Amino acid sequence: MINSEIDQIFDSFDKNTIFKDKSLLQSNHKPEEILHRKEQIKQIASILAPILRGEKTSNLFLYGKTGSGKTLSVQYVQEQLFKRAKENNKYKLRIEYLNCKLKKISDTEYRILAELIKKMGGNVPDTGLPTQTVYSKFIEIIDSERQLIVLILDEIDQTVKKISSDFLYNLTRMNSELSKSQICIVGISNDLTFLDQVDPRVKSSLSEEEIVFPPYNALQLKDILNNRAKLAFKEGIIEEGVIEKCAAFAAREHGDARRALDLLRIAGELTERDNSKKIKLKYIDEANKKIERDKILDVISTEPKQFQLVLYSIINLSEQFNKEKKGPLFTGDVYNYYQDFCLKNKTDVLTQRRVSDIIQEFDMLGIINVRVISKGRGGRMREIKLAISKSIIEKAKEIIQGGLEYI
DNA sequence: CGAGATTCATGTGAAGTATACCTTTAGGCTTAA
DNA sequence: AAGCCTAAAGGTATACTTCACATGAATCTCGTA
Repeated sequence: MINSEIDQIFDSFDKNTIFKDKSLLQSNHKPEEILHRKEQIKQIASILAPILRGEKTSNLFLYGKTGSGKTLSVQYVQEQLFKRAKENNKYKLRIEYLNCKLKKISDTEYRILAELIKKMGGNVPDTGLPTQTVYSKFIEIIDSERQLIVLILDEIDQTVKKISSDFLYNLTRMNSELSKSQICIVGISNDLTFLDQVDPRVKSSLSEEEIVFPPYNALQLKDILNNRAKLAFKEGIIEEGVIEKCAAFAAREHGDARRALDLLRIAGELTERDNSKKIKLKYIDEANKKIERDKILDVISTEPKQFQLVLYSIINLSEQFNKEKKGPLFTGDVYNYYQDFCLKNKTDVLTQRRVSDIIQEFDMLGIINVRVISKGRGGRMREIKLAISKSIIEKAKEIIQGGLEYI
């Protein structure tokens, strides 16, 4: 009986599918034609062109919010370069792309280098080696044969915020330690003010060239969406105004094209699940919520246990405070609650110092909002507010509870 | 009454500790000549 | 004797703790009007 139900689900999935080719809407899809980014692509190409003659190029820096086509454009140029380089392969060309924001990687200089080495075919242990050794190993691998290397470091602003800019300084200086090879760095940053915080020495050598990617406006987003939707969905399946709404939503989010495509794809998936024949406007709203929720929940669920405990304390306390109409939450309240909670769970209790840092990290993640205030003689503390909506909070609680034996 | 000192409760930086893991090295054992 | 394995020694990164000092405005204190 269960089987027949499952069959039914599969059947309706089979019949009713509204996608022609869903992969076109997935965020890792590379379209053949990149709309509204011709200018930037041309610039990148002209800056990187000397590579084809085996010359070192200027370091390059790309600015622009998420989903403004930076990564796509670079990768496009990268492919073209490879194509050309194959034809006249006088020099070996390697282009490595690394997204520094990925979890596990972004935390430390060590991990980034380790990841780079792994990409270059080397191998380093997760821990135990001196950073300097890892660094030399990296140089060794690069310098093992005559080659040109382009390192594309996506979202390095995240990294530099966590580590110091020494890391970048080392990278920019690397050329002087290489004898056979040459290296060229393409940095990508979401934060326009990023370079202002960086050491001037690094700044001058890293951003020899800069290209700004302005956000897409609603019209451009519409273009892009239309272009992909044509191929991704079956015909006549999209209701009037759906594309426009997607574009509008994404335009509000600083013109994030990736977001726009995600919206459309998830709206499609929701439609499919609903056995509906057309993608209606309401699905976009739902998709929007779902994206937001999934993003946050994903972050929360991958957070270490102690972080989850702290977050759980914050959630519970702020619910309690809301009910009792007490004012905002402060560090002390959270810590006390957390302490009790840990004791009940027979978990180790971290010091206030550490919890203070954890709270700060949650602020960085955007899960809570934090403000340091001084209450005069009442002391100085952080005022803590949850920055996520109620439905997400409920889910988050479930996730955290799931990972605990005792609540 | 008002300027400066005090005070509170925590922020924050620096240094130290525990743990997990890595490489190197030396000693012991096995193996092949 | 050469080769291999193992365990100890010596080293690092990371997450956390400990210690100590920094903050910043409400409140207190005390000299002055």
